Amino acid sequence: MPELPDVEFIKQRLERALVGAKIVAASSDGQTLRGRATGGLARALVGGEVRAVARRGKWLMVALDRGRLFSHLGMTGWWVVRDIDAATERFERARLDVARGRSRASLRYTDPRRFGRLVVANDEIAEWRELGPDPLADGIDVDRLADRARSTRAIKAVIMDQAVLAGIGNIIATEALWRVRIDPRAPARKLARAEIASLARAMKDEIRRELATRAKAKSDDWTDRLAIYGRAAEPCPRCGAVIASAVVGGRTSAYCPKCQTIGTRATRRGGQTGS
DNA sequence: CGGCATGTTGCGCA
DNA sequence: TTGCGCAACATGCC
Repeated sequence: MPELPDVEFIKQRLERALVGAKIVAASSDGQTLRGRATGGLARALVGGEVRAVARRGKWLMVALDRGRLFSHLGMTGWWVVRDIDAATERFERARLDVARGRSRASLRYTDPRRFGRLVVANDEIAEWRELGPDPLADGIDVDRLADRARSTRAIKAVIMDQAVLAGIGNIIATEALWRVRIDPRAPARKLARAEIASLARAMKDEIRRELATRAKAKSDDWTDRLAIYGRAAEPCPRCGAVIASAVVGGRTSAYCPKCQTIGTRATRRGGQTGS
């Protein structure tokens, strides 16, 4: 599930469970632990105390009094908090056992597909450092985005570039572009500044909407109501045309060929859309 | 069985 | 230099 709202949700969960806690045990299956970790999770983390948990885009960072743990959820990664003696989770790849005062807890990292990453480092890793501004934490600077959009690249590829905006994934990009009627394949440079501005707003709105869904949910299995993501061949909720699908920047992109044409078939003046 | 998947990275090529 | 297509990663699910 992990896009920005999911990672933010997990960040808050880790923050509640970890800040001020001491790591008393840590382990991983090794396959998930890549990057600069050489001594394994345990050697690097046990004995450390958690100062803070941060998120930037889809990356999480657990800052300890010594060193840091970076976590990326990939496609199917997730963290849950369990009792210290709880059974191993299905697809559990790593765990952190912590103590805070007299209470104990065990954080389990699950990831069936193993695309996620856990990296221990002393300083910020390049993947974290090179991320662009976070739409939720930093907002979206329309001037900067418009500047990055002076390109022939498809607009969808631009907003999903983690160095342009950190945390926009396929779902948010697909939904936001549909909201503001911009064709995901549109060369970014074809968009007017006002269109970039409305896209920025739509992305923030979608992030907040999805975050609210998570905050309200009783358990981890909520369902986002999405307008067109994953709905190719269904009718467009806005105009009823059949939703199409294209591959943009290597990712499947649902779009409405009739009402989502800004940047590819938008007209000059008069507000008519081509058909 | 085949096809698809919310992400990232690297390579070859135009 | 820029950007694109494609494959790979490892596995579940429909």
